Amino acid sequence: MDLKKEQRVAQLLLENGLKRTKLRLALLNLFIKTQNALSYIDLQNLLGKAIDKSSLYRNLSAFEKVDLIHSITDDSNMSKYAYGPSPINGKEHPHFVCERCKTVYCMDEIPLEVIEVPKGFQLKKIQTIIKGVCADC
Amino acid sequence: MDLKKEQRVAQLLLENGLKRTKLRLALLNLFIKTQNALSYIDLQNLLGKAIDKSSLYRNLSAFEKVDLIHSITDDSNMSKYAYGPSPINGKEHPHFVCERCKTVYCMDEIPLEVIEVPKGFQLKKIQTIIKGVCADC
DNA sequence: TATTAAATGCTACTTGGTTGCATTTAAATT
DNA sequence: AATTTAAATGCAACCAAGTAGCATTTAATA
Repeated sequence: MDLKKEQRVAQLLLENGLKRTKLRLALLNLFIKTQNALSYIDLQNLLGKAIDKSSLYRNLSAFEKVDLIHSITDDSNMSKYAYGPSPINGKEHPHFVCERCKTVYCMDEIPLEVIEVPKGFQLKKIQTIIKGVCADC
Repeated sequence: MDLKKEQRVAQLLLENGLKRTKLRLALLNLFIKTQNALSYIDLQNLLGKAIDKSSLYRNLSAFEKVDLIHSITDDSNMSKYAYGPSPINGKEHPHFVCERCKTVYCMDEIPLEVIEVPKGFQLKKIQTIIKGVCADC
């Protein structure tokens, strides 16, 4: 069954026109099993310090482009990435950033209201960041 | 009356325990008359290339600490600053980031609903970023 | 198995932001 | 008004996130 899971993940890559490489499998598996958003540093710690920076960033971009992951920017000025497509058009979920442990939670269960923008403006995407202290801190 | 305005701005600095310096006057005046959020680059262009980077950043931090300005982070990974205190607790306003011209609008007129976070979580601040195309583009 | 296009892994670079420190300046004191 | 002093400035060096170029390797296809 572990084997089957591996195949599903590989399949996910191929479906999106991405070659099945070691790094990509590790990365995608990590995103799938992690519910929180991860920064480059987090990924480096989880995947091993040896991973190459450029390759990692390139894969993050590639994953984001095909909506395997979405990125969030809190005020740490450091992009974080989480599994799943970037939510759009009234189906957004907020992200909770803990100011103590810096964990970024994807709060899928909290619905956000639909926002009306002024005439002339065209809304494409909404990102809501909640800052505070998380349940673990 | 221009004189009076200058005095008011100087007063604003003193009230917040900030010495009245040339740079601070220029900076605060600029924020007051600009409704949009400004990045370091914007500020440099508006105040003149000669301004010192450290002094500018230090003053941005100082202004933010006393709530003269608030900062926003869109996914350009570049902090932007706008006049006024950081909105809190159900009085937030969203920021609209134009993906063409990169302008960040403070949409004070759009109300945001109050969000409930899960038990154990403590909400302190909310930041909502709307991405799209602005009326000028 | 040979081919080929794409991914990797280096190194070097760019740039937003910070830090340390000597010099200058605004405001308080005499 | 002159002196004092604590803070702001300006400069240079630095740090770290993210990018770019390019030779080498590897996954998929024929």
